[in-house]
Amino acid sequence: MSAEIEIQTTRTPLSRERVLLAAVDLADHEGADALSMRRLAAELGVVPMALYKHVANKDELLDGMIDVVVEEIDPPRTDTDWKSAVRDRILSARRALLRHPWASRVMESRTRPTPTVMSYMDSMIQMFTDGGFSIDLTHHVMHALGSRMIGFTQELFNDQTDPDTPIRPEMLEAMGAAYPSIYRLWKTVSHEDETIVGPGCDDQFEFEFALDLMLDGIERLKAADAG
Amino acid sequence: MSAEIEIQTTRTPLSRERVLLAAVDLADHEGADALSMRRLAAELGVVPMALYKHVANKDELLDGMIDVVVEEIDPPRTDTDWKSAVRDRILSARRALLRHPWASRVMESRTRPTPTVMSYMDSMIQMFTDGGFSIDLTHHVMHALGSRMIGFTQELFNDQTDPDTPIRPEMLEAMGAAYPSIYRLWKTVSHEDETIVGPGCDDQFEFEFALDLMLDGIERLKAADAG
DNA sequence: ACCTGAACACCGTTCAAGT
DNA sequence: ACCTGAACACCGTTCAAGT
Repeated sequence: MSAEIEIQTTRTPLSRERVLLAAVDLADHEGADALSMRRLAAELGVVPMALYKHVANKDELLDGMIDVVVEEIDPPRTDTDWKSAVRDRILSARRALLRHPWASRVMESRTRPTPTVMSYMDSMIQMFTDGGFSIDLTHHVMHALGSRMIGFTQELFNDQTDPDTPIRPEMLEAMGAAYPSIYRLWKTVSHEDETIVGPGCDDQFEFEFALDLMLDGIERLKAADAG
Repeated sequence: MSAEIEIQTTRTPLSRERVLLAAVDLADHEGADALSMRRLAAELGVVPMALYKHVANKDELLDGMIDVVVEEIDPPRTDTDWKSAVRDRILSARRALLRHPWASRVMESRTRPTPTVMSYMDSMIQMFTDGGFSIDLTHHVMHALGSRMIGFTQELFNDQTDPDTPIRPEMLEAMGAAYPSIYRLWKTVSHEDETIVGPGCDDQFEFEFALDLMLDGIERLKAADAG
């Protein structure tokens, strides 16, 4: 009773959830680099040490932030075959990751999975075994999918070439001399989709291309395993 | 002439190469976290600011370190088909990465490829086009392989469960309750290869499994593309 | 002209002093 | 018992003063 009144009269008290959501919000808007304990405290109108009442240290904060993202991933569909269910869920994971651009980098920095991530992996394994996969094949398939399971692109560089800075012609010619194969590929690809200004690749297409390449291969392995 | 004598009489002067090799050595032995400009300077018996004569800043240092690793990857074999050549080269890249455990994490933190990395990608593209792939298919295949091209495992967590700390039975039972599918998978897998103590997975096997899954799929796409 | 010590503006976290 | 300001041990990098 008196607690409720206090919430209304004083500023909302800190809680682990409020700390995590503020951290996610800060990272969403200003990037992972802007996220420091001191900065987050300032954002919450609180002294830095106050955070340590709700998270043991920065690592635990980052783990909690990852959990927020992973919890946004849709649960498995149960009204379809394993392949569509896995595909849809991974695409849902990708959407969650795109909503929080810092998440993949932060996730890569973690060394141990949180319970939330473990649960996600657990249900992913179950999708395969429920779909008729042997334990052995499920094991290898989980390794093969790896971080793609949570929507990682695994591109070599997601450098997001700034669309504001146009490519200067002399740069292209220098590139053609130094990297003839990259140049030839770039020229062909950018000539194709005139819809897109500049040499942008269609990230969503490439993600699904790679995902389907894996899933088709996995389907074939399953058939071979059964036969 | 006099320069040569000077090298012998004074301590070896700094050079970009000496800085980079010392940085790689430091990261190899003490991990990427130990690598600070100040610590590296101390290791070289030099004042921190002396480093800035040879690298513009820490980002450039990290780029240079990545280059050292990428330059260790074998050139493409020319005496075999595209599939074996690509496979062998990626396995060579993986060996380079295993020699420098910090490299994958550092590489993930870079946003723009260095010329050395560009050259590697260029020659990788050429391996496909020389092997008879269309430009379009080469493009998609490069995206699909992604960071696996330089030997990345892309595991969700490469946590390297400390072999010194044995798994406690009560932990396993708790795990069985919370994550039944992971537990079942773990139990089956660890029971199989009695050769390995504990629940270790065979990283090399899983890497080649995933790589071959991709390469087989790619081969099939190529056949479909031609037909 | 070159080199470098001190300083700046940050970190995450500890700890003791204050309420 | 709780909270928090100051302090500690670091960062990467700037800059002015010294040779």
